[in-house]
Amino acid sequence: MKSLPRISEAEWEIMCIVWERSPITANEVIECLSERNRAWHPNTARTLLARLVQKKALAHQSQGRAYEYRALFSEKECIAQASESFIARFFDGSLTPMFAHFVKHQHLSRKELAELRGLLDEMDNNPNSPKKK
Amino acid sequence: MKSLPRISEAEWEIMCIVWERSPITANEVIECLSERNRAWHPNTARTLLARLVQKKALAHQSQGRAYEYRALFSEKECIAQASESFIARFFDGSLTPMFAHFVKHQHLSRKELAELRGLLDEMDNNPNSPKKK
DNA sequence: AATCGGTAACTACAACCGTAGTAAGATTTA
DNA sequence: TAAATCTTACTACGGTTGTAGTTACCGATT
Repeated sequence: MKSLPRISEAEWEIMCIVWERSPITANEVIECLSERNRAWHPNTARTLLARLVQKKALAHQSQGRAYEYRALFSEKECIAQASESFIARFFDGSLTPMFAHFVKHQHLSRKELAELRGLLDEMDNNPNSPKKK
Repeated sequence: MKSLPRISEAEWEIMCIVWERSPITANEVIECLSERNRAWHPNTARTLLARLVQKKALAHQSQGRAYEYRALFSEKECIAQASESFIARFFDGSLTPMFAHFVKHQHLSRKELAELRGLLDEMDNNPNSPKKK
């Protein structure tokens, strides 16, 4: 299991854009950022791109004058990893306390509760993973 | 709403101990750490304590020769905050995709599914917060 | 060919983090 | 009182992060 690089907060925003539009050039990333009101200095974005390449979260490939970037890990993988360490850190690694926390403290609407219940039903009827125990 | 200080990973472990045993001296923290196989160099722990005081996550109070530390924020508050930014960062701020992710990818056991369903039922019967919409 | 304009590479720098070593002040002990 | 000890305070140092300025290169334009 290849270990994912540690992606910082600002870097994460870059990753999101790359995932969305891969393959993508630095300029397109910058443009994309400014659209979503996250206007860094262009150099900042370029630095982040370079760092992501350095830490092997992205790869780039000359395409004419500029580089084209693409992600080396899927968003799913990264989210899964981040989630795991989040739970490890704040909920001692187990899911149910985490769920309990959110269900209790996050003021779920009826609709959200219903959706959530739907998810559970789905899992019961169509388990996509071998059940433990 | 007072904004919680940003607590780093290593600092978090200190906080946990303080929450558990507050008020507590540096030495007790160090001892506690070594018990839970997290043996930093004593100075490291002291530095972290000092930094936490500096960033106003802890307060200390001379008690005889040494300081007694106590938390300025509850664990609940801190977890809530961390959770919020976790969800903001990885699930665009909304809960259901987050739940969906975990339900789908984390291979929940039947028991966990049942527990979770129980939580939802509890919320339905005994909503502890005003329902939205 | 010399110049210009766009890219990427290198450099900078302060704050934060993990990890400690060292010094300085207070307290106990010889 | 001088020495040993405990505890906090200050200093250090390399790595990461957010943020960007500066430089060097390369293809396009004059």
